[in-house]
Amino acid sequence: MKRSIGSNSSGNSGSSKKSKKSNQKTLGAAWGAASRPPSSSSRSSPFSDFGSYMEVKNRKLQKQFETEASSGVSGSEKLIFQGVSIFVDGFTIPSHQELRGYMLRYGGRFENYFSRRSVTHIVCSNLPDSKVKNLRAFSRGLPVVKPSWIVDSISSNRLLGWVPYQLDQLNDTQPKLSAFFAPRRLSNPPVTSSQPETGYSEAEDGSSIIAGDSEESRDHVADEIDGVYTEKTTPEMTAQTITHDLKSSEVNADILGSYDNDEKELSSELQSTTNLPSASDNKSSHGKPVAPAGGSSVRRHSTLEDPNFVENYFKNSRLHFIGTWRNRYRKRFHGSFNGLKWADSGQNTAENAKKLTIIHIDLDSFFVSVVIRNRLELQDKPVAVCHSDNPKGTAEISSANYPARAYGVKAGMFVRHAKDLCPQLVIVPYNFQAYEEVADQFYDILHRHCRKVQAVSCDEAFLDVSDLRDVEPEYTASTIRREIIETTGCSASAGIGGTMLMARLATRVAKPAGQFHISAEKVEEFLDQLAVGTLPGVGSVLKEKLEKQNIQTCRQLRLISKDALQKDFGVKTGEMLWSYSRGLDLRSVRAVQESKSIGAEVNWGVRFRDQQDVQHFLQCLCKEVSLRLQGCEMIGRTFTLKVKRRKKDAEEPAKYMGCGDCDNFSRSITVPAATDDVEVLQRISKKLFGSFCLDVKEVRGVGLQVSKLEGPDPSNKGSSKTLTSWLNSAPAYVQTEKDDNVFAAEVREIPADCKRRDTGGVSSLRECNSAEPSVQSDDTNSSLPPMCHLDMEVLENLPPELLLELDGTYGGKLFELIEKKRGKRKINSDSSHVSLDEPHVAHPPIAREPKERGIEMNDLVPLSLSQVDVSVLQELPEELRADVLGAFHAHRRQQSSSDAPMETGKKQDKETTYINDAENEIGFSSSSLWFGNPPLWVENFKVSGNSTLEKMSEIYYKVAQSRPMLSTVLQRAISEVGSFHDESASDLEKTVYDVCEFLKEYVKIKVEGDIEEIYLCFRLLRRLAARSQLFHQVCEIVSPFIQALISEHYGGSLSIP
DNA sequence: GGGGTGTGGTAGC
DNA sequence: CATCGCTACCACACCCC
Repeated sequence: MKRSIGSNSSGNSGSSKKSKKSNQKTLGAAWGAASRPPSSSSRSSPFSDFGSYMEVKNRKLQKQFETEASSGVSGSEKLIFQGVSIFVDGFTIPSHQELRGYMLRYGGRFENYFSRRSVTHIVCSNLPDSKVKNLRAFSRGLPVVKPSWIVDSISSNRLLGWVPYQLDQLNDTQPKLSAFFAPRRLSNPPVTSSQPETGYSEAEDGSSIIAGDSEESRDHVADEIDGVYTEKTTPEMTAQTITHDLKSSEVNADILGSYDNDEKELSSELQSTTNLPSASDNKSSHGKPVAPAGGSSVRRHSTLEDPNFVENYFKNSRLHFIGTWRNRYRKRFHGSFNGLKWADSGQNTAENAKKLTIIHIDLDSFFVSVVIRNRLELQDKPVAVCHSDNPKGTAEISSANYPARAYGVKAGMFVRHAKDLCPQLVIVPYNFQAYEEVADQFYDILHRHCRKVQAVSCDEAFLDVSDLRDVEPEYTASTIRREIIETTGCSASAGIGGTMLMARLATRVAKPAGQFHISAEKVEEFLDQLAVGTLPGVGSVLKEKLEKQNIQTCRQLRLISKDALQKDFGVKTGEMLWSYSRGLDLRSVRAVQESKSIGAEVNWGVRFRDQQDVQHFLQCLCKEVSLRLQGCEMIGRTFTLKVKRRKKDAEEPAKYMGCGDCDNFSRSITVPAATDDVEVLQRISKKLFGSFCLDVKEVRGVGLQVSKLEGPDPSNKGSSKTLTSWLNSAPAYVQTEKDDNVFAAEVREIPADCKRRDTGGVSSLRECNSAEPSVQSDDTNSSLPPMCHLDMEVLENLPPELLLELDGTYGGKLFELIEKKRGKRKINSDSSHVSLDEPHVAHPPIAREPKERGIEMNDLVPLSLSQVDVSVLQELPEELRADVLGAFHAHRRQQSSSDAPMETGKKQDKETTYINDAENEIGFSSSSLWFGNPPLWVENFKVSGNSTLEKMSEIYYKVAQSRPMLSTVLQRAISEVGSFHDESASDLEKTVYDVCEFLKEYVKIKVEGDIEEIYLCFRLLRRLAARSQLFHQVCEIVSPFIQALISEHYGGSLSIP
């Protein structure tokens, strides 16, 4: 299972090469997809029958959906989950992926990570009692419902009340919030027309592989296509067989037409098992309409072609799966096992190390075994797991079974190389969901037999069985191995020894499907001939170094003194080599610890044309990281950005879309306040990226990692500003410009006076005390106020990276000051509310606007938000809550005073509930640029000195005051387009830029809750574009942005006639 | 010697 | 047509005070 290093022919094997470590992450199926309650993991699951029923029902629904979609039924009734954002906990039927698909299709959202900010409902099937308690704390008042709520709502084509679907076990604690969760529907059909054909299937495509409906269902489909029920049923199939048959009897073959995923998987399996030549037309072969232009059916392989590249990427990445597995494990077993409280945790001291017995257990060729676990006919054939069967391809073999290994096929090898070695090699696709399930079964068994289990990986663990003195470890090991194969269909191997080291080395001998015990007396003999490269911790680099010293075996290694080793290889490494070569290992079996860093990286398919591509990518990456942080309920202070750049003379990588030979760069900053806020991450990562001053076309990989993690401190809420102070804060676009400015090399075209605003935050801060409103001051380095004049509240509410910058301006002394003052405050008051006080200094009109954790509004929050915000509200400190509610009311007044002269014919719904209004309000207020009355942009544009921007400001006052919507402004702009002055080329550029930012902000705000408005603006913009060069350019730039955002949120794109 | 950052190696498939 | 080269941790070198 080890990754073979340097098996690629291309450039990884050099010196700087190995670092494949960047961070990536997707909204990643892999994280949320995991945890499944132990009770449902066995084959005797009580859900078998129910599951088959649901399966059929789901398929019918899907079929129904496809039919309706293709017959042009307008989508409005379908957005039944508008405002609903679910988080799925544990194993469910339908699966996570299916539920996700439903939410996407019917207007809801699916969160891969739990966050009270964004989740409105927790969905779960059933829980063991032990978990109910956790969930109570976990859900914090959110409704916990059964998946049938989703399915039945779809059947009824409306959002059903969730109350009858509450999880029984939690009934008594369910909040009585029904009023807030009452079914809501858009009063009018949204104008988007193209969701099913385009974006959706694309999005779905990405998840299909994982979703990979458990292989049982795929087999099932295969059977159906054949029209024959083959004897796939193996003797060991039990409950699954029954399920299988039930399914078969109810599913009609014609449903297959709508089963893109299954078909794809199917044909790839058929292909692999029969070695047919590649059937590239597998989709159309069943008459499935191929998506029209824009081509969702086109596979997209790089950041250039797929706006959702990041998200989709991780869903299909094996390394991502492996890399994030521990987080899922941690989550699943959190609190269930008192792992951390093992009496004697900690290092073994010489004394207590005396009599340990450790078992190391490892599933054999995990990725392959799981996929073929129920396919007897493949067991003896050479089989490998790979994304592609193309015998000329550069897809990597992820895992090869033993027959394949006999041909030299190894993990990490290109498929073409593997096929050269073994032409009859059968390639099977990944099935990440099955890996998750088998890993869960595996750990259920281990935990049943042993209290001290240390998870190494999804398929590998250490057990400390020293306490089981009455039982021979061989017996324990063989019992466990037998249960594993009976339960999972996969074989396991076990090594037994007196240390973790020896147990692990023993497993190597034991594989495959065996076990081996290295007794204390045999240790030396065993190690004598052992190659140094075999020792854990000795990789290819260290091995090379050792071999250069002519050290190949542990016996040779033992001849070197500890001092010499430490001198040559470092203190720790030297010590490790010295000990391991003697079979000594003081580590002890311990529970998985809290993670110290969280990050995500992508080093495949990364290709950028320009700054905009980079921006978009970073945005996605940050979103991913932010969600991962939230998923772990962590916030962090140190942010490290890693970038890979093609080496100067590196040729095109051998691997398709690979990163090839690269130089690596990394840079980090640490800020005083921990955060998980996606916007802060974005600003920081953009800044860091800019600091590399790279040619973006040469970038081949990007990763963002967050460390110095803290648990979310509930008192942090106190440090957020009150809403009132937000109202006075500045337009985001000032910051945006600043952000862009860091790409000095890339944005030269931005006029100097525009860039200058970059320092606006600093200068305005400086000017707090002088009440000087200007942000245009040229020189930030002159006339800094003494630090003691800075207002601490203001400082603490600055975005971390601005603080950092300011700190730099003060020669690094600022942080010290803050720390000091903070410390004092802590002493003076043990209340966490200190920072809730109103700022002592009012924010100047154009103070930099901090985006705060603690204010529970950001772009990630689905506008469904009524629910979220209700729960959030309940948690807010009294004053803040009053603030928020005050704003709601203000907005309501504003809304109701306007008559919504919208051309869509959509009337402002007088019946809308209070919550609906509140929802709008939050959406509206979530960006400063569009916040306030008038919105801040109006004032900004008014004083911009730019005639076009000023004109727009004027228009606002003329027509939009009563209805502050962009569409109102654009509509008027069309009739007044003649009065927009032509601008010089350089002004034009800047103006285009400003207008784009202003539009983007708006779209971000509206995308979740008011797609009609976006549609309307889009159309108006197009009309403007036909009349104005400036708007033409704006339209060019903003359109892809809008479409990407729409696609991200709804899985489709806006179709504008 | 304590802290920071940047770089690299290793493990799992 | 291709394909999904991650993630977290640790150690070390070198810088600062």
